[in-house]
Amino acid sequence: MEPVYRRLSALTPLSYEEIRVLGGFEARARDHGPGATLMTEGRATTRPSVVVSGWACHQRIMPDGRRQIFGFVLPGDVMGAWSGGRGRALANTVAVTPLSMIELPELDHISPDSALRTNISRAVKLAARQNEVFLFDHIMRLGCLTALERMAHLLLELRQRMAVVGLGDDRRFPMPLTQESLADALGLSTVHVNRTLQQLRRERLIEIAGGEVLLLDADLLASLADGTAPHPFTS
Amino acid sequence: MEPVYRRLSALTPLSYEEIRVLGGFEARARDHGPGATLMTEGRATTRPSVVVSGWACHQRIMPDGRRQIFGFVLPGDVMGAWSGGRGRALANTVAVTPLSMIELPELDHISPDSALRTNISRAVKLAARQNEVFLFDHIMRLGCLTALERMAHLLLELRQRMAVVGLGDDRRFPMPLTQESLADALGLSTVHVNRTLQQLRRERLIEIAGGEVLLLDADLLASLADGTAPHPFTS
DNA sequence: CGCCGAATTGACACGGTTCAATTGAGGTGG
DNA sequence: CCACCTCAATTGAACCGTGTCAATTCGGCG
Repeated sequence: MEPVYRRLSALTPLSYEEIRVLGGFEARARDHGPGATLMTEGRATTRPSVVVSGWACHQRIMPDGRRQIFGFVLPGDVMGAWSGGRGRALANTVAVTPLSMIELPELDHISPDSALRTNISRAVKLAARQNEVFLFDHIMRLGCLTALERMAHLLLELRQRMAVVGLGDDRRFPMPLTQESLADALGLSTVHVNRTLQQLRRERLIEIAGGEVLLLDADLLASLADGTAPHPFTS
Repeated sequence: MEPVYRRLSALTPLSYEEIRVLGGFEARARDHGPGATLMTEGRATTRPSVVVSGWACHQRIMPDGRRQIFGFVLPGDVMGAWSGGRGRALANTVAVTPLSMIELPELDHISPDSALRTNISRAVKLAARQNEVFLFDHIMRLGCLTALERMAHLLLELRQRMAVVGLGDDRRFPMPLTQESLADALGLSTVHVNRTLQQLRRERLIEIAGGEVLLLDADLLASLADGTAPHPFTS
């Protein structure tokens, strides 16, 4: 649950009492295996959920099999936080790894003047806004950047997000994505993702081992994708 | 003002009385020339505005000059409708043509139980959601589609949106964008946009003349970008 | 008529894709 | 503990969609 506390309190200050209440929800956690569909495109969204552990991604698949990944869902992230509150999901959300998540309580079920209610509601709104920031950055990657720049840019975003929830630091973080997933996110072929990663390794910018990424020179990486460097977390 | 009425009432039913009130705002319309910045990235958004006439686009420019257009703002569209309500603009909004827009009234200035207030508030929320739909479609274009498919896909989106506000029909609509703008939106070079348009003309799928696009065979165009065909307007 | 931005064209270079193997690593059953 | 299986990562070579550069033409407007 640690990532959940960290992530939510990065969005809005949470009191010890609220954290305690949230902790109570852990019992309701639902587990899913890799590949499980957590949300289906076109379906009305249920109440927002928070990921406790594991990664997921938002994606669409075209009839001919081409896949586009719109973004990744990391531990602590709020799913189903979209603009204008509830609505229909714009993409499928699929677990990438084994994943555990909890549904946030229906706001109507919390007393209206409870601090928890306002804080959860605010956190969900801010999460929605950040999802939009990620979408914009993603469009920059796809529309403006070269393969090398896209990869550097995405790695920096993931590092930043993982660090916020305490699952990584300035230099390293766990990265369970296959090169195929990276390819479908970055609009590249798997083969080219492979070669791009090799180039980053050859130039001593990153290392990959044991499901972890190590950023050897984050500054250089940033300058690769500079001017579009992932936005720091602000609300 | 016609496009504004059409667009808003496509989002939420408006009574005659409400349309009358909105009409009163026309006097407050603000005009801008092509290239004028309507909203600056990072700046706190002001109250939402509605475009009465003219086109704009959301864009970011990288230090080296590369430009990415995230989407276009058409007559009747609501600007500053983003997830989680107000916040900082995620991109610059720049007028593409001469443009006239009106700020929507501050919600606090309308009596809380007025139907106008709830309807405007709902319309803004739904507009925010649709903006997100457009963003997702845009990502599909950039990440998954070839040049020809991207162009077809975008033209279909624009046709649809222009038709909703009564500025076009199933076959034709005014299109003030330069090929350079199209290129920066679609992640292509100007030269290639030119060749792509030529190919569409050669294959008798479209015609362009007098600042208007004529879709000769929308079905074929749709099948070009199929499976990702622009989503119809739903809320 | 003459100007200027936009559209168009041609030749060429290159980033990225495709196809088809091959290698490597984690997990399972005997 | 090893053989085996499977999926992910890696490699090479050929191909092609787009980009780049540099003119040239077109079209609207003063």
